[in-house]
Amino acid sequence: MLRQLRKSITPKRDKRLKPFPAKCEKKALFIHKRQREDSTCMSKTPRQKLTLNDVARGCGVSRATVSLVLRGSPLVHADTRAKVEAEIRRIGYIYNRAAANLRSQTCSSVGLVVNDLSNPFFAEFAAGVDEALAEVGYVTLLGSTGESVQRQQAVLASLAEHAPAGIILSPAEGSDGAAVARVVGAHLPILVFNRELEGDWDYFVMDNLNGARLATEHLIALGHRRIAFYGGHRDSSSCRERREGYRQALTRADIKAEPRWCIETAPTRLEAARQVGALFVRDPAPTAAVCYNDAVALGLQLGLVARGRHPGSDFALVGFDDIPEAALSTPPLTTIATAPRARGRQAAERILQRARDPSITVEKRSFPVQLIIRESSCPPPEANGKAP
Amino acid sequence: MLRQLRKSITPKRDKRLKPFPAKCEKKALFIHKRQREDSTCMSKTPRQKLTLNDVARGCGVSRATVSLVLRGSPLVHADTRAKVEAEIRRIGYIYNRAAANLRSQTCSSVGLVVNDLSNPFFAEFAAGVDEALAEVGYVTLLGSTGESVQRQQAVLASLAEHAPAGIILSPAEGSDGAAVARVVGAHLPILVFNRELEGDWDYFVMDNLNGARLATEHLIALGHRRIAFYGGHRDSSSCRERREGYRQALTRADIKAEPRWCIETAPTRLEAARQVGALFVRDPAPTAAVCYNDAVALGLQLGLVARGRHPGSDFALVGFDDIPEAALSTPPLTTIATAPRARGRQAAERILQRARDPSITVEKRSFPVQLIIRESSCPPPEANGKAP
DNA sequence: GCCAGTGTTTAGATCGATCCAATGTGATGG
DNA sequence: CCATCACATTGGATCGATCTAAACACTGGC
Repeated sequence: MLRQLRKSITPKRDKRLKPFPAKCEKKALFIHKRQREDSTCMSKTPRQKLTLNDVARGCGVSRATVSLVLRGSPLVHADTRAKVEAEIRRIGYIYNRAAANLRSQTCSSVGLVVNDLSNPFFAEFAAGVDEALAEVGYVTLLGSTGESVQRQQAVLASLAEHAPAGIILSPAEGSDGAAVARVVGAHLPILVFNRELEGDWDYFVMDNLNGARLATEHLIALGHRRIAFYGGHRDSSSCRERREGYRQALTRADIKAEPRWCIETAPTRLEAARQVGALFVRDPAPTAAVCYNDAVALGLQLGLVARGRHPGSDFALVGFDDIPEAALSTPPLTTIATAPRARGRQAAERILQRARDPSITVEKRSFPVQLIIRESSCPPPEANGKAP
Repeated sequence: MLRQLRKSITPKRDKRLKPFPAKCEKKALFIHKRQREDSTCMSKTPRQKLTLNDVARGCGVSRATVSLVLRGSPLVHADTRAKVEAEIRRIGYIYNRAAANLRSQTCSSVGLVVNDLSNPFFAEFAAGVDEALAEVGYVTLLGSTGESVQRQQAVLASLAEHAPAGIILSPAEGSDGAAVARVVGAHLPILVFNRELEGDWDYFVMDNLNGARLATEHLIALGHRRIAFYGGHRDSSSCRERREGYRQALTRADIKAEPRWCIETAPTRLEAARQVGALFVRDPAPTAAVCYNDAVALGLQLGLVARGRHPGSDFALVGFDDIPEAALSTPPLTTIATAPRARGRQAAERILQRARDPSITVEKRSFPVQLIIRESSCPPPEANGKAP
């Protein structure tokens, strides 16, 4: 009797551990209800997750058979299949892929970690990744870092816990490859996109160097000699590569690069617009600029207009990325197209390939880019072009 | 002996069922290897998923204790906790949240289905959703429909199988609420965003009607009398609402709405630019336009320029959404700001709230919007404003 | 009637975690 | 010495699916 008393008290004494963030309350209730229902053999109309067991019971076959039907196995008899499929539709059964993946040691998701989706370059890239994954029945686990290494670690840890087939990562500036490896575990494939990251991983990047070289050569061919490199963070790998391409083009054309014409800004419109003055502190000023990316180029256009200049007629500029608004600015922006959506598709394909066979050798790919000539890149004004 | 022979043969006779799309090949191999390793008691250095069991064995406690440590339970002794945590770090154990969720009937993800991320409005919205979810340790399952009802069904089905806490859905045009309900199952909460969908779900939408009314009233206050409504699909709910707001403003100002000034286009820049002619087929032509959204407004600007007109000085226009490039176009676009990122955060919070307590009553919310006045909305040119 | 072979179905173990009830251990108090 | 209690730990069942090996039902051949 005393024993009984304890028994009935103990569950209530339960401290309602706070470790379980919040979800636990509901869950406890849920299980409780479920058990009651099972014991009273109620019909399953109320809120209740349906399982493969319910389907099996409902049409008098075993779980295993239902499982085979679900996976379209040729082993099951056509009549049985029809019966099971009818029952599935009738009760509105929803497959639980997490449970299936647990048993079969497969996975059906890929993580995608980018800086921020509001950057149209990454939004396009993400759209490409998601498209390609959806086509083969995978889902995309999204994560954004906001360019914070700390958040990136948290996001990667969270994604890794969902056991994706791999992670496509465009690392935040200042990322540490070893730290990334630690937080995702040793055996999760990673594809690094767009920025360098120390480690033995697949690496897809735009051909920044040649892109910037093309842009610079285009301006040189138009007759420019005083060409600036405008914007971007000095220590970002993509900016370094683009600046190097710019420098190579100048060198090949026997033009001396003026260090004061390499102007660093945050890679945003606003910052780029603010720094325009730096181009004109001393004569002779540049007549053209290769910009770190389109955002910077658009900002520079704004800044130029604000100073009473006319981009596209008395100052030439070239962007990088070909974001959608590049074609729509005034003047339309000459730029380097990178086709981020197609890159997203390729990244997705690659990570799935590696998930299938982790032994394939890592691939460091640099994707060709294309010069898109619009109206922002004009020849230099004669007066300036010839005079000192 | 014969028995043995069969035994060793049967596994090879296995028909390698094709039903399992592709992943199965690897998995079979994987398990095989795993068993070998276990039986030979090798140290666990090679590619091998580590489980809570490995941690427990490694530091001489039970699975249950390790589990408690992982969840930060106050029940475990500090020394034990330290020992377990050290072991976890040492072997590089990664928590398997799917397994945990299966047992505890919780979930840790939310689905997000949008038309296309390359639309900056949705990209911002998605960024907001992801931000808010990441803060509480959830991950975002991404899906995009490309405005195809069919793909939407496939994407929803795929997401539902991952048992998310709920799905935030911006339905493709022409979606059928009943079909959506069928494919996600009866008990998965859905939050409908931005477009109407038949069904008993939470529904978050911009205050399209008042936004368009504000825009129209602004143009009227500037002195315009001949105002067009430009762009958008006639049958999309958001377009209907915006057109209604436009009509109300005209009515209140005692202006008769000219049906021929309601021009339908696909909601893209390109289509909007192509249709500009429709505004000027007959005199008197409108002097201003309320546009379905910013994309359409930017397209209209382009089209006007191509026809030798000057948006912002001889033609006024107002957009809708306040996408980033609105501020940067020439002239900068007067528009209606909708703060999609903040809406994303709110949607995420709401879906989590409903997941915690499915009994809360559904909420149909219309979010206030804000008129942002820039330079595209000019007064009417005197000549046109007073004549005919 | 027995055996082999094919086609179909199934019971029971299992994936990696959590939950529950129970157990072991001291400390305390009568 | 026993009962009580708090603290710490644990074995075994369990979540919803898959996997394996075995069972079952036929058919046909000898």
